[in-house]
Amino acid sequence: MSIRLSAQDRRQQIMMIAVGLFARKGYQGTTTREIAEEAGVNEALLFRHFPTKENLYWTIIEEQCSARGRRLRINEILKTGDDDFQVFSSMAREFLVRTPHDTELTRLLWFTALENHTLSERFFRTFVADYYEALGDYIRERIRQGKFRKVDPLLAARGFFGMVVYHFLIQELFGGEKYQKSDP
Amino acid sequence: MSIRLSAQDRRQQIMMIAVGLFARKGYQGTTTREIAEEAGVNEALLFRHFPTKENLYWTIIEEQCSARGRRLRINEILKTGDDDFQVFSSMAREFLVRTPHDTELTRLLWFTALENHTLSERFFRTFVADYYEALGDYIRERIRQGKFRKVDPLLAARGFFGMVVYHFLIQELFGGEKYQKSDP
DNA sequence: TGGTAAAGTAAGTATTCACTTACTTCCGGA
DNA sequence: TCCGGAAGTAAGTGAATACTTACTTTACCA
Repeated sequence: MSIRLSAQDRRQQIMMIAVGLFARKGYQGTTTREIAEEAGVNEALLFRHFPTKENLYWTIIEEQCSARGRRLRINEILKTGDDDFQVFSSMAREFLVRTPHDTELTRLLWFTALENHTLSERFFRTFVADYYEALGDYIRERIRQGKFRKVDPLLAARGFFGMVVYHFLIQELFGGEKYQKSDP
Repeated sequence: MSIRLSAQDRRQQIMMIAVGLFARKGYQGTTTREIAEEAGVNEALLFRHFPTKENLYWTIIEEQCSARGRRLRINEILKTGDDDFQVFSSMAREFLVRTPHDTELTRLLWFTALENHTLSERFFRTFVADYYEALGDYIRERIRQGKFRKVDPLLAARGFFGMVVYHFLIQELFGGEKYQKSDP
């Protein structure tokens, strides 16, 4: 028998364990037995906290994604930064510097986007759409000021995030290359 | 009983069907029964052609990846192109314009990279490493000629492909936005 | 110091999965 | 025409999986 925890703590612990497993092996690749084992409890307990495996999965995505509360910082960066270089590199850092837990969550969301077509739009909104628009606005403004060449602002924003996200993926998938940034 | 095919044709047909399923649902998410059903044959026949499900999977990756023979075109582009804009947009096109079958294969490889850590390095080599180096060389040369600003050539190449690959992913995952390209 | 509700478990069940066995059908060539 | 071998199948098998049931243990408080 494992150490007795309150329902809430146990629930939270199971979710933490599950994020890791789902992130490493995907939804289909992870068994409820594994989750229970790694959490050190009986499988039946898992089903008292979450009615189905799928419910556990979506609960993780709901709770963890909304709990990230990182949304606000973009606008902050865009306002305080007067130097273009600083703005862009802060944005990149914002994306690349993450806790290990964030990394797990991101991997899980990639899996989800691949496995589940219907969720991918939501994934997109949660992750990048806001950044796009904010940075697009910034670029548009700078063009108006004549500081940037004339380009489609949203497209340029997408391009920039492309570089950054891609860099992140490469790091994530193909192992730890040195962390670096570049000037747009 | 399904239409009788030669062993080779049947094998090929099964592989085609399987690519589609694996690409849509991943390795774990696809059952041998589904593959057989969609191919219109008995499951047992599938196991006469491929000893295990895993073997079928790797065979697909081996054969389809090596059969792509698109490698040569990069150097071609880099040599014939005298105009920078043309060079970069040809490179982008090279990545983005694909047959539907290529698209399926790419999706399958993303799955593979996520599901199977050990394969991701190989995936990386097959897909992008050559492009990196070739474009990196090109950029290095142009810097030497004073035509480009001084930047790390490999990093710039990575950045450029970042934009392109990312664009491809967005298109692929989040549905058909308009196909467009941008000038670096 | 009980009594009780909640935390926890052992031992299932039905179903699905990858894979097998033992068989039938049919084409090509001698 | 007939037979050998290859293409194809029906009906399994054991293991694994998501989920259940019926039970035991323990913390807490009136």
